[in-house]
Amino acid sequence: MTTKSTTGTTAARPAARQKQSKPEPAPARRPGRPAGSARGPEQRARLLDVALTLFAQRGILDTTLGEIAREAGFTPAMVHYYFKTRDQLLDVLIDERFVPLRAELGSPFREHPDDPVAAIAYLAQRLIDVSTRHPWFPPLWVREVISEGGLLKQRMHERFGTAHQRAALAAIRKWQREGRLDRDLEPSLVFTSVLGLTIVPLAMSKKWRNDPLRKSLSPDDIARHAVALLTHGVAPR
Amino acid sequence: MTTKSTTGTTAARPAARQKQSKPEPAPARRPGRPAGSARGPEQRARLLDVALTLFAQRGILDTTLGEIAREAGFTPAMVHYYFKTRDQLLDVLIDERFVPLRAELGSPFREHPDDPVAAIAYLAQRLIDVSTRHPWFPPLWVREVISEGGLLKQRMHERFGTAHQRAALAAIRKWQREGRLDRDLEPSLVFTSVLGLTIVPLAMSKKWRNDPLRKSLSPDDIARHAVALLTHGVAPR
Amino acid sequence: MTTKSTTGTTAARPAARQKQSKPEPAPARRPGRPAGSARGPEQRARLLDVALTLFAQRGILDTTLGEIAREAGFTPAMVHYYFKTRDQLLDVLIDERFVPLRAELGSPFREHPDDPVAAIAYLAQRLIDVSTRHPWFPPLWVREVISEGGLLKQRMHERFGTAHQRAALAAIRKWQREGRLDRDLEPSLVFTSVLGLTIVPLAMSKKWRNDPLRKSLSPDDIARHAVALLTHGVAPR
Amino acid sequence: MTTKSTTGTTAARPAARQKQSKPEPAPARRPGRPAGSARGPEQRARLLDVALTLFAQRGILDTTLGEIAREAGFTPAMVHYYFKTRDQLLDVLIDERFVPLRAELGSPFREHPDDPVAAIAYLAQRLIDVSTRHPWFPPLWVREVISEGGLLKQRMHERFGTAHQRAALAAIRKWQREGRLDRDLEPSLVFTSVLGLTIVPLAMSKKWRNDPLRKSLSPDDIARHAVALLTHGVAPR
DNA sequence: TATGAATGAGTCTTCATTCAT
DNA sequence: CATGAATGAAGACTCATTCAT
Repeated sequence: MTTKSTTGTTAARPAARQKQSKPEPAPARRPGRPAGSARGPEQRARLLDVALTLFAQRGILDTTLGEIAREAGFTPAMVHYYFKTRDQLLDVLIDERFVPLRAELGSPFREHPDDPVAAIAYLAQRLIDVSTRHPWFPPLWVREVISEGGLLKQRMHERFGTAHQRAALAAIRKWQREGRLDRDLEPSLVFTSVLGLTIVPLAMSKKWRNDPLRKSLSPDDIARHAVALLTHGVAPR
Repeated sequence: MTTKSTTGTTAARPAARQKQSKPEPAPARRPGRPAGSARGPEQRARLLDVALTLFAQRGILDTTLGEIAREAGFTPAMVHYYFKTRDQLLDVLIDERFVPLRAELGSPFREHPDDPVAAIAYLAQRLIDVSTRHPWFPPLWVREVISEGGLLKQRMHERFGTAHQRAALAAIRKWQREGRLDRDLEPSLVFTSVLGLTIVPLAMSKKWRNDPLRKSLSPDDIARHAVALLTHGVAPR
Repeated sequence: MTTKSTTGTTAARPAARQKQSKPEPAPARRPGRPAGSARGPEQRARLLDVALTLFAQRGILDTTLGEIAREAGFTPAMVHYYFKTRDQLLDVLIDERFVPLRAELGSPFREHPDDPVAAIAYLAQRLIDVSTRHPWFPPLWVREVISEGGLLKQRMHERFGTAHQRAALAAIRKWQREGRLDRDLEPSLVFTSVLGLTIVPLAMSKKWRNDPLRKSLSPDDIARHAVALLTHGVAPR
Repeated sequence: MTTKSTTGTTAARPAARQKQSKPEPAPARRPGRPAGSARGPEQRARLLDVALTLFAQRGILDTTLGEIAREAGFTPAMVHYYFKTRDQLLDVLIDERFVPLRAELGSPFREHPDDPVAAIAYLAQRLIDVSTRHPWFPPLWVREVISEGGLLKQRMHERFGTAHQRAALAAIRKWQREGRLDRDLEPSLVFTSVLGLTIVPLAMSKKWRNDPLRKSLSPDDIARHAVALLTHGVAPR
């Protein structure tokens, strides 16, 4: 019953597994010499940038090396030339793009030891700032870190231990004991909550560009909303 | 080599695109007559369940029909017998699993017209309750609704219009005007925030089972934390 | 060069191998009791008719048992019930449809021993008459007898030996010697020629229904043209 | 059984739908480096040749890419390397093989404006000449142009309009009015008749090689017969 | 550096056929 | 009689990877 009723519209929707025909055909930069006449390392960097963007857009598993190559104006074979295998491309991406981004985030909890509410609000703001500079960050985080089986989660743990996390947890617990943070909060969920209030709307904001109700939302709006909610919840002051 | 080789660890990790060799080998129900002698509709339902679980675990695009079949103890051809194509399987899944789940969520904003804070807290609670009954919901939402290019977002819109959303938005704006909700909140982000505070930690909780810092988190803990944060933020009361 | 220019229009044309989406969905006679309440032998006859029609339309190899079943209002399993295998269906088809048709053609050469021109003209006329009664004949002959690898040719030979052919050949040679037939004719090509002048246009006439230049051609027109050509060629009398 | 079983002979004949086990096993050029060290364009041309031959032998729909590959000494994936899809292979085939052949045929009616009988005889002769140079032409024409649902007919029309046909028709009508062609002829059937008298026997001639009655027929015999029949019919002069 | 050529493995899908009911 | 369920074998197509030049 419910089953067959859907058949009619099936053809119109993007296929479930067959890649939906590349959203932007792009000016078809043909292989050969990429735009800039720069060579060597610049080429490599360009490939990393394109890979990161596509990974964020389509997911790591769902992006082929061929798509990366085409989008960057290379032959697929060149991708292998620079990054022996698909896996190594991912390794390099983490080392050269994720690690630096992580550094940009700093350690708000350590920087604002006396004002936990400010520290948390600041973390939210920084996440949004960093995401503005690196638009691939929110979608990639949602897909490859939050999602079960995400390919980044495991690798991230290998790079960064749990030391940082433990320190943050200890700080939050201490603040709670001192009565400077709500005691109903679950310390281990605070960081996740800040991410949920910032990265999630940012990850959706590209889709929202076609949504009349939300097309005008700016990163600042998201920041203001998150900070308001984090500092005093939804109730009026 | 130039690629800043991290070869050492590469081999040990699951390949980037080649499906990681099935996380749980499962008791390898071999094809033939599935355990129960049940036939017809039960088989179909079983396939739907397995598909939903795998889609949640690995993503829709990254789950092959063969994996679904194997996990359910069928031949791949049987999946086609019950659901002509991959796309139709997804259609059926939406009709028979997503739509009912959606109904379970109800309309908290309409049910608590006089107490917006309670309405929002209640929504959080319900999301967690529903997710407990349907563990596939959080990961699937994160991957296929939040993520760019997620396959559910579009299909959901086709089923449920924007009417519900518009009503919620109107209610929030009205409450703000009446001074019953904080005016710094962005109405269009309220729902997303509740999702970010509930679905995101729930989606990660499976991974957390191996995380000594968070393995003991229960859905109730997540609910309590989310409600606390939503009702009065991180500051102590 | 020439290659890529074709890409644009590809999607619009029927796929090269994937069956072009069944031309006439038909009122979808659902399985169960076929239209007439008749049973047993009638069912079998109906399947044969449908098979013959579809074989003529799409070719034998390119018609699936499922298509035959659907078109006849049966389940695919029923086709196997009546004709154990695909091959046997074909055997039966030859025995019960082709052999009788062959009988209808008679032996014009033997019937008009004294007037070779009339015999040949009569053969043409009969081919057209028989084809009108059995519209599946021309397309099936073209596809499965003329075409290299056609599935009927071999089987026909098994049923009907070469005796008939030899007799016709002998008659023609004799007539040539007697000066009653043109000596430039190749005896072994006479029968083929008559077929080429009748069966070929008949096989195309279905397609011609959409052709403004030829939509009005009737079997009589084809007969008149063939007889004229056979009796005195294209030159005016 | 009820099916008037002809089981006895069934097993010996090639299966009806399962491709008959390759007629000519061929020297089984095994994949690897094809004989000649030729590369690139030559390989492509070789694939086109093999495809054309097999399409002519077995029909377009009934030839798998795997068969083409094997016959040419390639892996199936290579066929996709040179011609993205099955459809494109066909497009290329038309552009690079059919269009040139068409050019070889010329426009006999325009070249012999004063002698219609000669024009028609000449057309027959040319069809036979061209077919001798391109043996794939007759069988392919029979299968894919004459036959209902043939894949070439439609594509041909897209390339060549109906202009040529209309001109030929006009010429024939004019000749009839001038009393230079028999008035009983159906103008729109003249071209078809010439094809029927040439292409049909040519398409069958490969089969005839095993036919004691016709094995000695040469293209010249076919041409002489067709010309005789076209110019003055079967009656003696 | 760069790339065209080549391929093995895998993915979706179709289909003739079988079988228990 | 009839059919739903089930499957093995095949076919088109994709993709990461390799390699000779």
